[in-house]
Amino acid sequence: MVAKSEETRSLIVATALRLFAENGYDRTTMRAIAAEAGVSVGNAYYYFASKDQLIQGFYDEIANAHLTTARESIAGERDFSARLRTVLLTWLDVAEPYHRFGKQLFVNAADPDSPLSPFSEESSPARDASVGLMRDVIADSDVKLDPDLRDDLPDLLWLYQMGVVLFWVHDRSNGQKRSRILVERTVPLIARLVGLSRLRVLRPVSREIVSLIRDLSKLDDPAPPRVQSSE
Amino acid sequence: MVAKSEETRSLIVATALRLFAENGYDRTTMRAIAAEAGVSVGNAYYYFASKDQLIQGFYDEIANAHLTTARESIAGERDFSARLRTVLLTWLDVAEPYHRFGKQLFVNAADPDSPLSPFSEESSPARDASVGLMRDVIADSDVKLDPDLRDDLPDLLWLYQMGVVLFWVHDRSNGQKRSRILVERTVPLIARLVGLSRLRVLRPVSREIVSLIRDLSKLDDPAPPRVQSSE
DNA sequence: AGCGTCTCTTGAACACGTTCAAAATCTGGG
DNA sequence: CCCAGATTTTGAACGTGTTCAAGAGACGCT
Repeated sequence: MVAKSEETRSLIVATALRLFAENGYDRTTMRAIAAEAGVSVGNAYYYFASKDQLIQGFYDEIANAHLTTARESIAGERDFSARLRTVLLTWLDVAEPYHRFGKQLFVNAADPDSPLSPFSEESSPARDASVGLMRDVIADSDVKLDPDLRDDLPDLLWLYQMGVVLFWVHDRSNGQKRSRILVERTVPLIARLVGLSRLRVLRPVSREIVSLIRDLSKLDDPAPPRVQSSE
Repeated sequence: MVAKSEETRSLIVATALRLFAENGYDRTTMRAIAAEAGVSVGNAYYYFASKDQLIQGFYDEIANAHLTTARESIAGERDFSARLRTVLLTWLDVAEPYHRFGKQLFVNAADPDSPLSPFSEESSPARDASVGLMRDVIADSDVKLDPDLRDDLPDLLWLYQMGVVLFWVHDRSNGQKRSRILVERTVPLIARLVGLSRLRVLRPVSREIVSLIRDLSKLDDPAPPRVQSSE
């Protein structure tokens, strides 16, 4: 049996997401969400700490849809370049309906103190899942690369994906076609560079990249002071 | 003779910046700024469209200080790597005092609709100046590179700088030492890659990067609808 | 001096996100 | 069935950024 409180919670989040989709994030007020859901404003705040938190729902929805769809789409493919391309284009497909107000989401995500930040504690499960997808992209492919790069390539590809997302957020073209072009044309580049990483001249370069990433994450911030908000 | 209105304007912005520095952006209210400056709230809004706009002052201050300081510091140097390194470390120096609440600035800058966005119309003078600095970094150096890359390298370096800024915003380490490490260690990498761009195997790679950038900026967004706010 | 026009200034009012003490409802034990 | 405690719900109130109609000055012109 589903607890009553769970029902209220999902009623609120569902209503919120619907209104966000209909009218955009800024134009949807907490009062409107509460009224439409038939609860009080305070009740919404009993379940969600802030208006921002309500869109974590989208975050999860997009992430999950992307993971499953992408895994299906690359199932038969062996070519590294094709696999990576599919994963990124799938993300664009999944995210497209949310572009209008999804921007808002990613703007909030840019705040390092926000739990929505892709680097935050709270997003680490989602981040791990994304990195895992990239690991699979490599693992089941026929790519040949500098073995020293292999362990860290998933992280690098995830970073690359974050770059694509950043571009997408700023992309005003119809159907985000510029983002699609970016993917179509950078993926072969990346694939070629990954292949070239075996070259003797490039070895030191990839070695240094790997060691830099390791060193930087070793120095990772020791549990930030958790001040209430940015200050 | 300075117009009266200019005095009021700069009184307001000076007061705002002082209070931001003292108490942080979020904790400084428009009412407090107005009161401290001895004007009415409405008056502040006569000169500045929003609270965000008030921090454009910082933006400009950092950018200008960086341009002059960096140009001085690289004056005698010929080595490309050293020049690039100095330019970026200088930025970190100049920006350091503002890190605490400068984060806020760059969070707002992440909003594609904000005039503070580095890609916006309003920032294009500042952007041009930064790209110009990168052009000088290359021009007066002894760097050897694929000539086809030469025209576009400034833009690429600017993009790299934006990446460093993004990292810096999220950097919680003391004195932003992680950002410094990032610069110290990525600059040689970039310098090496730029040098390697003359290699036959890498030629197609750099060609494709250049042509991609050109194609993407050709497709540039045709005067966005300018809706009041993100939506 | 008087008048009209433009610039500058005011502060009350608005809409919003958020808080919180109080009320309502639910739950398990006697 | 009743009561105490926990959980859930309420909505008025607060503080905020922002707007706007109205007023106050400044300036040129006759």
